[in-house]
Amino acid sequence: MSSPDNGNHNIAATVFHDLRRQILSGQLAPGERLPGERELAATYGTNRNTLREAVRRLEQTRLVTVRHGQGVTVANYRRTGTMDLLSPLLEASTNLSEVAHILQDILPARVLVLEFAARLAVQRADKSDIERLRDITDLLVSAFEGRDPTVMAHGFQRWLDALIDAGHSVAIRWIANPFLEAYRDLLDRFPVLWVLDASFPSHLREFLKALEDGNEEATVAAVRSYYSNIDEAVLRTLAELRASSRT
Amino acid sequence: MSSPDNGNHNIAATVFHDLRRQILSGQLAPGERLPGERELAATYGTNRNTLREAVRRLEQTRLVTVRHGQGVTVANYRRTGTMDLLSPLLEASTNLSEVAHILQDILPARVLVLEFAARLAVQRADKSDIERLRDITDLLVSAFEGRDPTVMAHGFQRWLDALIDAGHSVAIRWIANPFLEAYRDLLDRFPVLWVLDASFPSHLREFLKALEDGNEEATVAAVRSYYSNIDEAVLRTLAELRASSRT
DNA sequence: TGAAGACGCCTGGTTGAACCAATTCTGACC
DNA sequence: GGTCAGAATTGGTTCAACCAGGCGTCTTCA
Repeated sequence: MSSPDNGNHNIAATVFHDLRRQILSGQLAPGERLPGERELAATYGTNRNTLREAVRRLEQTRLVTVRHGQGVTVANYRRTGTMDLLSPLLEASTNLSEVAHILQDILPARVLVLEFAARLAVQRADKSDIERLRDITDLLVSAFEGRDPTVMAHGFQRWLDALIDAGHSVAIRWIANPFLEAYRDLLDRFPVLWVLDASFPSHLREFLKALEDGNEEATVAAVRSYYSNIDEAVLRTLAELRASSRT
Repeated sequence: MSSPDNGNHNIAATVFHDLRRQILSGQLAPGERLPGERELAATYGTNRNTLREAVRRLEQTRLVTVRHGQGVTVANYRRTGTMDLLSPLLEASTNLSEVAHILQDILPARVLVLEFAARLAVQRADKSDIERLRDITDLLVSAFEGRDPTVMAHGFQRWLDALIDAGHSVAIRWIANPFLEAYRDLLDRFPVLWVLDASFPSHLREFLKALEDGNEEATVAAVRSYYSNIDEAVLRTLAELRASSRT
């Protein structure tokens, strides 16, 4: 079990990712016991210290529990986990059906988070926040008209970042981070999910205007309506992909 | 620098908690560089391997970044962190003012999470979920009338757990977990924040009835009104504590 | 015969030393 | 003054030994 895997030149990290994938994909079920550290180290062709780093990282992410004298057991992470597991879980999902099932739960929560972020932004954004959002909006709109997907994808990440920053709240930043991370990773993996209809520029403009006017309800409504549309399109695209992959 | 600290008989965990506290309390500022592993190990009176476990756990929680050849630097966790840091951050806060400032941001988000959980519960709860909530409600109401704070605190944790479970959503569970953890730790530290007015039983009953009726808006409204009240009372109590501690 | 305790074997926890590898600093050299 | 080789520093990996918790077994004794 060599594991050339990714370009990561870090043995402990490689082992960690491999074990995490095995757990999140169900190959290692909750309650199941992992081999001992000595055996695992031999399996991965490394030594105990390096392997222990990987296991402790698993423990830190609540994927396993380690007890002196008893060994390492896979934790019931669906109950005890946190959103940090979102991106890895999507990454470990082997088929579109699983991804769709997870997204059905996640996307409404994401809308809620972004609504909350928008509300905070209206209340707390200063001039530089709004200016930053306006710059990114201009960039996104021109990229949209020029059909430049790379600039758009990158720009949209920046737009979300700017929205979160405008809330000036550690809480919303910490809540949003796992969503943003999962969103980025998911688009890297399934670029087809990058769904945008012709209303994209007008929605961005509408949001910006509501924010500048300090109209809280209009700002929140703009975010809600836009992302609800996006999410429906994403789920619809996923359903089509699943249908076509079965043929 | 011994560190008898908590009852944890685990050197790496002890060092991890100590460094985490130093970072979250601001003693170690973002961008600052930590001493080398060899030096840190000597400082804590342990060896490099054990100390490395502590540092890797810090890295896993995004509190530091580690780069080969460059050392360990404190990360800008306010920007890159996740809600996992909430409870440790509150724990590291040395004065009530900091706690109050954090809670002002967190509590509205918590209400939102619980509203979302309530909405999911209405849509997805089965008979056993409702029965479980009813049992806990009965227990809580009788404990309230009997003024039994221990039973109440424990029971209320169970009530929140049951509400989350009734949503049958991994997403809401993962989102809620850091809140529940922080809530529990905070009440352990500041029992005075355990604020309940006389309307507590009726609010619980009202929520349960709306849930049983499948009335989504009424259920969400019950959660919102109750927790908005609670949160106002908590912030008010905190403000009073700060005022009295300054005299 | 049955229960109590000693032992052995599993497990993770800790240690110290040595070496590999990435980065940066230093100073000689051109 | 700029360049580059190499030393110094830092994390990355390996090894081998021992400490310590948990559990089953096997002996011993009542």
